[in-house]
Amino acid sequence: MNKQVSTMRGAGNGARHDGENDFPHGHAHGVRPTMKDVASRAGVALKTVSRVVNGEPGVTQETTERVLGAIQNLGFRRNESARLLRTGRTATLGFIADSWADPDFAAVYRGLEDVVGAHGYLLYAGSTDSDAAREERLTLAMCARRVDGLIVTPAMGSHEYLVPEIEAGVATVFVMRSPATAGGDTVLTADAVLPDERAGGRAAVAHLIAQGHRRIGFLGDGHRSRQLLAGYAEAMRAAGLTADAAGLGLDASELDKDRVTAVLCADRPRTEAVLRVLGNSAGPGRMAVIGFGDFELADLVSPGLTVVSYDPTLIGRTAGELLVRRLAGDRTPPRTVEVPIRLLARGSAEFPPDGN
Amino acid sequence: MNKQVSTMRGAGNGARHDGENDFPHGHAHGVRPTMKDVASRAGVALKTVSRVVNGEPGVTQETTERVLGAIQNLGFRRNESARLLRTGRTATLGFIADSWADPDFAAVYRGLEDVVGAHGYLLYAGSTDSDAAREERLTLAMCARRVDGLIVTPAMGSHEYLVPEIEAGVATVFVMRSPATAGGDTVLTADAVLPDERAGGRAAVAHLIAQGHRRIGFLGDGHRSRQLLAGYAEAMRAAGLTADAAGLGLDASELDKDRVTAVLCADRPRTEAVLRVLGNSAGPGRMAVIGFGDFELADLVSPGLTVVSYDPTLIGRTAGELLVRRLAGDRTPPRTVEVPIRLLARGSAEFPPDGN
DNA sequence: CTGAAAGCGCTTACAG
DNA sequence: CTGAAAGCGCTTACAG
Repeated sequence: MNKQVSTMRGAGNGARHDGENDFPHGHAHGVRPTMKDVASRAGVALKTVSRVVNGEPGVTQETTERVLGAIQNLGFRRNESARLLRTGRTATLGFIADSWADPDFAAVYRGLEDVVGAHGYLLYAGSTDSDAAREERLTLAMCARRVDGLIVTPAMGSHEYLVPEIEAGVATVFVMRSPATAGGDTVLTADAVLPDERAGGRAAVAHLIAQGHRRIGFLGDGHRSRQLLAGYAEAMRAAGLTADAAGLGLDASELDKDRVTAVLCADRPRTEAVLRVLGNSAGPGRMAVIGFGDFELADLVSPGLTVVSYDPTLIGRTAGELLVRRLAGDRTPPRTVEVPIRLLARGSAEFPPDGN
Repeated sequence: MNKQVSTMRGAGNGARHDGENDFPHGHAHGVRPTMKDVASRAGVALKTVSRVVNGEPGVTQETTERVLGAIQNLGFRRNESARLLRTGRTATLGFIADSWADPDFAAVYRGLEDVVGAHGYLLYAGSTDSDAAREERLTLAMCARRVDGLIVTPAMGSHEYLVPEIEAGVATVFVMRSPATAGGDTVLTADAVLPDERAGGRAAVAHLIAQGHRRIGFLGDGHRSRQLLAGYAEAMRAAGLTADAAGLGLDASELDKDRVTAVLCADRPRTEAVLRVLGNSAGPGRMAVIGFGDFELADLVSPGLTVVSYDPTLIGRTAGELLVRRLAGDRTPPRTVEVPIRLLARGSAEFPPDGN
């Protein structure tokens, strides 16, 4: 092992001769050796260290070993942030979620992480609690760090603030909702990946009708869930039923006021609210429930229900793939991908309207 | 509005006279104006732009306005990554979670985000699926980006790889588990925030005993959940009961083989498995269940159970506060904080052993 | 095969 | 009040 045999050409303080502890600070707290330190330790130029670290060709075996020895010795680890500054990218993406209390967003994150991690990206993440101001603050903070791309769950409100960022080259994909549904006045030219709500509404209502239900309520925000509502209306119309008479925009607390025998809930909180009302013995009694969005332990829940299920992890994966492709140079027009839904019976049996 | 009246001293290409579109690239795709661009646009030195951007004193109103005008005009946004490189910190923290499928980690993240976001930190996040190799890869990737701090859920295995990073100054706090419980051979001197498992085990078993149970099973990994197990054993001993006879390390599938009337489950997957077995009519029938860790909709679940509940968001908040304090210079010895637990009845009524 | 210089986009001393 | 130079830790051209 004859490393350290050649003369050291100390870069800063002139030549040094103590072989073992050349780096002035050792492993002292809070101090990181740099390539410059490695270079002076190994008695080579900065560029040579860079070559070794990057596995570039054209370095003698002996020099390589000397450099590697110095790296080992000093505990050097390249500062990626510095490298990336010079490179012009950050290999970083930002994910803006609604709320971590909603397991769907954790699932989207999982899908994202799988895909983009394999391509060397690290993810910033943050939640907005559906607050437009928080969304803007968080997103712009990520842009200020110069993320290469953004995965945004649009909160209600305008997304105008994103336009300069997108124009500056931040690849952006919306997930879970379209920014239009989120009340955006802007027409944003960005990709989007969302569940096929309309098909979900259609399938759910068709299922209830096939079971014999005629008065079917809809619990949801008519604007935010307008695609689901459109599907609901389509299925009702197709069966010759009128939707308006059946408790459109019902509230969970007034379920018994209307004479509906079944209800479609536009989101998980509303589904849970209905289940709690129905579970209460003083409540309106039996009723068929279909909820948009599956949930944990749904199969153990009583009373039973049907869910319009979609795969949030797939949404994350798809968004990740779209983004990676954009960052690799894909300049095709923006696309909206709707991931398929399916109906799933959960918990105890369903309740047909006439107890048959 | 007489901005742009003074002579422009173009930094690079000599003086320019076109007031409106001085920046050569305009808002072209993928190009960001820099401070240098702003400076030449406003006809001032780089340093003056820096002063205005940072709100430093000692700049004339007129100069300030000219600079602000140029900033507005070019759509300039400071590159935080570049600023932070010079500053020596990144204002970034990294969170390593087990799995996003476990809602606890989303809750920890929420708590973290609340606290550290208020201090200007952005969070990198990633999950390991309890795989030691993935944990190491992810953590070191974050360290290579020079995160200021790390919040780590230790997977099983050694955490030796963290020692140089901690020594280099990366503030580190473990959450949910102690690295020791995760099988680490290393004695790591870092903070930790975890649920008080021991108290949880004690309270759970004392509760069951008070209800009349004598044969109480334990479902869990004796190593990973050793604190919970210790609490279990303590409570059994205190009541003069022997733990070993009661099905220690039971498997959910063989619940009926033992003559236990109650069971303590060390984690959510095991709790759910037991509920599924008990929900099955061919199963062992009624049995009191206590699960470590609360879950969504637990109150709607049947059969009923009791949970040892703790607040994962509080764990996140506490870890965040600890970290922020460390980063502000706190050099006191590492601390382990155990957050309190409590027993909660969930779902339908509990089953005392003799049906009384 | 190896290295000295310039530069990524900012800030930190230091001069005028 | 304002600016020219050096530097954060790397890489990119270019020379020997």
